[in-house]
This record gives sequence, structure tokens and C-alpha cells, in this order.
Amino acid sequence: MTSDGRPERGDGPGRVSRPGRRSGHTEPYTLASLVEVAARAFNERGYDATSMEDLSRAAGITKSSFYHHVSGKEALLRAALDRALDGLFGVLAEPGAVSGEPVDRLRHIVRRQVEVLVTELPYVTLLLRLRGNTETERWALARRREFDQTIAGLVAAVRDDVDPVVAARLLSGTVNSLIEWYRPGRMPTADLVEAVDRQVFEGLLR
Amino acid sequence: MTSDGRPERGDGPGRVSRPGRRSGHTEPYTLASLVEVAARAFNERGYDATSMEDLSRAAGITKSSFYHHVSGKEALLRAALDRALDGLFGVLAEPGAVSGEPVDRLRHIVRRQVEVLVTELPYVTLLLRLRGNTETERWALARRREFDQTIAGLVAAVRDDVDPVVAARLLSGTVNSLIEWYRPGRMPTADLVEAVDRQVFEGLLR
DNA sequence: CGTCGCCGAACGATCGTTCGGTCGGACTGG
DNA sequence: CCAGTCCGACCGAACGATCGTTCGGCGACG
Repeated sequence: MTSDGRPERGDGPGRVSRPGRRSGHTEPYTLASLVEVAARAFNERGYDATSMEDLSRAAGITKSSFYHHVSGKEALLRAALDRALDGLFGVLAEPGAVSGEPVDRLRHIVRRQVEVLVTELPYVTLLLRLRGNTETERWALARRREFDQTIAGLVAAVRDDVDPVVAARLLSGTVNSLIEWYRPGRMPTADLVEAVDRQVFEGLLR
Repeated sequence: MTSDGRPERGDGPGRVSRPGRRSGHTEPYTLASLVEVAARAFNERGYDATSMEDLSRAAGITKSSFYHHVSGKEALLRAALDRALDGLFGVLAEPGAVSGEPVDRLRHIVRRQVEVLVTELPYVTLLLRLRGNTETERWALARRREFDQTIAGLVAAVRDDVDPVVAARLLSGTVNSLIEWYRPGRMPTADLVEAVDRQVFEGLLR
């Protein structure tokens, strides 16, 4: 943005060309692109601490223009959560997750879940930090619980000598915790998958 | 609180006895007790989504009275974070954490960390959800990073065939994730300690 | 009689959202 | 080809609501 904090357009400095349609056809403000901007900002400062002014500035337009493209703040959150949940439930629908030995299905899900966390990092991060304040958040939390219960069922089939609910929660906790520190590009996804797999199934003591 | 949403005092309905000093000497509004109320509320709705009105209502007094005991919202957060960090660093100072074989020291810290998470649950939860928006939050995050690095050093001494930084982060993720689901009283702390210990060090496949 | 705990009312700031209007390209009929 | 019309992208300004915080006063107790 400009030094005085005002949004900046893609064309030259000092706003040489007038507003209105951008010259040529540079990237339009699609809903998906604005959701991406919003998800990134929500993760940096938190949903409540991020104002619509912040979002519109990050998108490069004014607040009122921003409302021309999106219906409101909560709609942005909902779209981001939708994307995260679609990715996670997509894993559960894969062949490797629905057939085979329980231990193999669990391993497949864990490894693929790591990959989804990486590719959909901003959206899943949002999902995992929900507090359930609004109806939208509670709906997403309910779907997330559904996902977790599927995993808990598989854990129960793999081990019956430990509390499957606790074990499943610790498992999910391990996998999901990578949103706190993993940043794309710093480490090959395959290495991350391997590290999580080994730590989860073999533990720290080889 | 009362049905019309107004704060409710300890004495009978309809506010029979007058405000001012409570009769006898029922619990005073100490800073610690208000911090406890605040931490609980912050965790339920999130720090930004929790208003001072919410906090004062939960404490049973009006917003302006609340300010008679507390200097501001951020001071409450700081006090809560202080308590959490004191608990965690206290573990690092224990004899079992400073001497002995690295693997034993690590095991001691993990088990004691679980116990601290349980006893100081609301405060540690707050600590683990920080975004770093204010100076107070960044200070707490820096101290927390200090704690994590100590653990990373021990992990590196225990295993040199895996990336110690990644392994340490997954370890912390597993331990810390219990704030998301553990609620006191539902399960003996000793059982929880045992479950975390086994999952962390032995993994899911015995 | 002073002080302490408490209160209602109000402060300025900022929030999410709405509104009226301007500008410029796309489309249309002649 | 051109005048006329339309429409979508954009903007500044303002809305009511709510935020954290402050202030002046009141009533009871030591």
C-alpha cells in the first residue's frame, strides 16, 4: 500500500490512470481471490481483530468497493471454512481411506491429511482456531467433529488396549499442530509427511 | 446473571440488601480472582470478542466498578499469561529437568508439562492461542519460544536421525493439543499423563 | 468525616455495513 | 460510424452499534 496508508492500484504510482475498469484485463476480484486475502489476514491478526478496512486495503480497493464483491465479513469466513472442510472430507472419500485394513486406512488418512493441511494451510488454520461464537462457526465445528469421529473409529479398530478417544485426539493434535509452525516452501511436503508418519506411529523412541 | 442481563449480586433476589460493602466478608474481588474470570471468558469467546462488559458481568459487578479493581483489559491478559509462563518455566527448573540422561529429562518435562496444562488450563490455553497483535502478546510469545527451544535441545540429544526441530514441534503439538479437548474432572490426571507419555514416546503401533 | 466500593452516564474511537454518486467501457439502434 | 443508454467497478461519506475507558457522585463503614 502507499506510504500514507491508502490502497494502491496495480497501475503506475500516483494513480496516473483513472479508476474504473483496470487497463487490459489484470486479475479481477473474484470471490475466491478475496477469500484468500481474507483468510491470510484472519490468520495473522485473528478474525475479530481484522477489520473490513484491513481486508479491503490488502485487496487494493476501498472498503465500500470491497462490499461490491462480497456480501459481508462472515461470508468470507464461511467460504474459507467451506474450502477447508471440503479438502478434509475429500480425503475421507478416497479409496485408500474407505477400504483395506484399518491400520492402512488410518495411515493413508494421516498422510493425506498432512498434505491437505499444507495445500489449504490458511483455510484449515482458520477452521482449527474457531471458538463457536456465531452460527457459521458452530456449523463448521460440527462438521469438524464429524471428521474427528471418523478417525476415532479407526483408532479404536487399530488399538483396543488404550482409550481410543484420547488416542485419536492426541493423534489429531499432533497432525493439526503443524499449522502453528509449518510454512510452505521451507521443507518438502514429502519430508513433512514422513516425519509426521513416523512420530505418530512409531513415537520418539524409534 | 439475571434474566434481564444485569449483573447479580450474591445476596438475595431483587437486590434486597444495598450495594456497597458486602455483608460479612464474602470473597473480595482480588486481582487473581478477576484474572481467573477473565481467562475463562477469553477462552470461551476469544480475547477480542470478549468485552469488558462481559467480564464485569461475569464477575458480578458493573463495568465501571470492574475498572476500580483492574487497570484495563490488556493487564488482565498479561497477568494470565504470566501465570501460564511461570508454571511452564517452573517445570524446566525442577531437578528432574536439569540433571540426568537427556531422555529421562525430556520424559520428566513432558509428564510434568501435562500436569501444568491441567492445573493452569485456562491460562495456558490463552498462551497457546496468541496471535502477537500487541506488545504484551509478543512478549509472551517470545518467552514461549524460549521454552520450546529448551525442549528442542533435549530432543536433539535424544535422537539425531530425525530433524530435531520438526520432532520437537510435533512433540509440543501433541502435548499442547490437549487444551483443545481436556476438561478437568472428566479423566484422572495420572491417566492423561500416561496416555500422552505412551503416545509420544512409543507411538500408536505399540 | 474520610475513604472505599460501587454505580450510571458519557467519552472518543472504531467497528461492519449502507448509500448516493461518478466514471468508463460495452452494447444498441439508426 | 455515432449517439444514446446501460451497467459494473469504484469511491467518499455517513449510519447506528459497540468498543475500552473515564468521570463525578452516592452511600455505607471504620
